[in-house]
Amino acid sequence: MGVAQGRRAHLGELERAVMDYLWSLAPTNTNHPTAPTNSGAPPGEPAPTPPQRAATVREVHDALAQARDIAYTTVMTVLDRLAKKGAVEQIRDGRAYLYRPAVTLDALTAELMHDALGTVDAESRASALVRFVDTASADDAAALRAALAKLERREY
Amino acid sequence: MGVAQGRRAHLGELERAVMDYLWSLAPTNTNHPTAPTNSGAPPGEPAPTPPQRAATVREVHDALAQARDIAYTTVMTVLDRLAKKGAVEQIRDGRAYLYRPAVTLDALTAELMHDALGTVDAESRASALVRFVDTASADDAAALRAALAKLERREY
DNA sequence: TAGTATCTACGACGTACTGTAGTAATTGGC
DNA sequence: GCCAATTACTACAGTACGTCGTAGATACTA
Repeated sequence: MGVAQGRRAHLGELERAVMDYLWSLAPTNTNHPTAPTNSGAPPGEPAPTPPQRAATVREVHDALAQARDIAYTTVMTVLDRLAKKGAVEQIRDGRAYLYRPAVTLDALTAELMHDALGTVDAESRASALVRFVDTASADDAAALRAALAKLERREY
Repeated sequence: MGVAQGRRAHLGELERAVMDYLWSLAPTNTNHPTAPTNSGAPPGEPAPTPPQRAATVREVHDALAQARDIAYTTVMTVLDRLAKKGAVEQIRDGRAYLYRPAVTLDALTAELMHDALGTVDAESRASALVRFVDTASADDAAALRAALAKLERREY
């Protein structure tokens, strides 16, 4: 756990934007029904181990540059830091690197939530969770119920 | 929301230690069955608005100093920053200040959890929550179920 | 092959947040 | 009026992040 290699799960604003772009390319939400398949992949090739598309620095930069004014090297630095944090995987591709998320959005989010919950003693967990569901949206509460039901079904 | 006055919920390690001490003095876990009452308060006086004991810088310092080597002014600075963040309430008491948590541990924890969850789009919330409950301890999962049941009972 | 476009590798710098604490100023009590 | 406790201010170091520039290696091209 811990963003793969055991570091902090927290990401900065730009780091997160980069991850969001990478996640948008790959089906990281393994539990999500609408997770995109690799239908855009070149045909004839069997899907590689994880069906996730990796991106170059240039691609990420071009994507982010549409929304904000940002230097190529800035994106490179961030991608590098994300790799050091274990949040992305760096894949050598000739002269260049390809980047692919090493954690799913789901996992990162869950980890962040557990980090928050983990700061309270076991005895107080219950009341913190009561507060959490109390302040959750109806949709989130419903999603939680469904998730718990699914968990229960799986446990025998 | 937002740690009372709308700031970031995140606290540093020392800031958190200080809050933990303040919380240990007061029944902040309004949902917790074992929350301490103000039985240590001077008798004869009706419990003031919130039955929470406030502490002086000296008291907090003395408490923390048992576990770590720390200067009085350091504690003062931290308490001051916590006040600016809206995490504690500063109460004038003659020449000195009294400090009392302005947020409960439950609320802060729930807020932190919602902050984490809030970084994902509505469509992906569900799968993030599935992941969250999947990776939760049995106790936490049970507490979540209980919390949801309680919520359901209250909603009509 | 010389020139140009790419990339990565490194190092830098500014800001914000935190931990840490000293010193000055203030104030209440003796 | 003087002393001890307290607050107010200021400061500084470390870390995380956003932000890039420059140098050096590589690859493509005319």
